[in-house]
Amino acid sequence: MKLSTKGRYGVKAMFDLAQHMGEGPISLKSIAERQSISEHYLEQLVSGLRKAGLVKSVRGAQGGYLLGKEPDKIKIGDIIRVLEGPIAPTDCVSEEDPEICSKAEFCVTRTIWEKVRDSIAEVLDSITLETMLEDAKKIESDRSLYMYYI
Amino acid sequence: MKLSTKGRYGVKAMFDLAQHMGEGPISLKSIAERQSISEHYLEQLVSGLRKAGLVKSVRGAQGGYLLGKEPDKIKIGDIIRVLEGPIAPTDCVSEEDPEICSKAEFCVTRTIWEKVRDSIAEVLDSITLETMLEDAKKIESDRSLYMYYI
DNA sequence: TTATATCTTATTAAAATACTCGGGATTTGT
DNA sequence: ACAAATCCCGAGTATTTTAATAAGATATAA
Repeated sequence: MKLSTKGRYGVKAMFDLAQHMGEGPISLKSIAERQSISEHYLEQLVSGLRKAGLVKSVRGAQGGYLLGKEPDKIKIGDIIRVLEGPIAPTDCVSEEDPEICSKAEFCVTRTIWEKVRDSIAEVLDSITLETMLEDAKKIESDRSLYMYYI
Repeated sequence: MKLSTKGRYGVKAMFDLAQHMGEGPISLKSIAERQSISEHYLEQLVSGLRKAGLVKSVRGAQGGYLLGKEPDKIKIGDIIRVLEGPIAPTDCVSEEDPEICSKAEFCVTRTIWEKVRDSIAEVLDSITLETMLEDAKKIESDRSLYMYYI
């Protein structure tokens, strides 16, 4: 039940883009450095995000990437689905063409995995890049408040 | 974000044991046959469950396994944790000694994985083998009702 | 025209997964 | 006493997935 680096790096990279909105195209190199990710590896991930319309690219020198939509329109679930595939604790309850099993209609185990799938999806779809930006702002102000009282 | 066969087979096997309570020790061979699982592989999984006290074993001919506690005392989360390890979409939010990262206190990404972890744990800990037995009974009666009206 | 980027495909090392195999220990029934 | 059934344990292995790395083609700003 682990997320792979694809999903983790992807969310980090997207959040990085959100934090640098308005600064023009952001190069993978700078994202890779800030987030400590291999640039080449990140390239592969971002390729998928671009095809899904979650980022836009600008080629050439001074090029880079921009968010494909407003941050409040990009759910973490969208990012995870592009990079990790449909949410599916088991193949028989995959969000996308689940693997039909002959016992499916009376399989009690299956209903558990459905609930797990739905609870994961609900969390990931309730959080957007905008939410994350707000959280980051809040953490920042809490920190400075804390510093003040020391 | 997939469960491995360990978790899936383990839950299936435990549910099988629950369904055959009162019939004395149930052999791995019969469980493996009913659930279409390799017997040798199942042996390894059940070994862990036994060490965790979720099943009791009876050795020798006519031996087998019994539930280690009442079905309403065995949560699906208990089974999963024994077979798949602590619930942890990422190492930094593992239920058991999470891998501390220097940026943890102001990491916005981390809070997402915490929410995912908690929602998975909540689902898995809200379902017991007893719940599953009730569900199975309900499905069975719905099926016979359906048959009646045909 | 050169440096800076994105884009694309192929290869690979390491780890995890899902078994398989062989043999030993324990108990029951004959 | 013996054979059959069963749990118990450790090692080995094929396949798949993961996480990169590498190499080069394409596009654009300066």
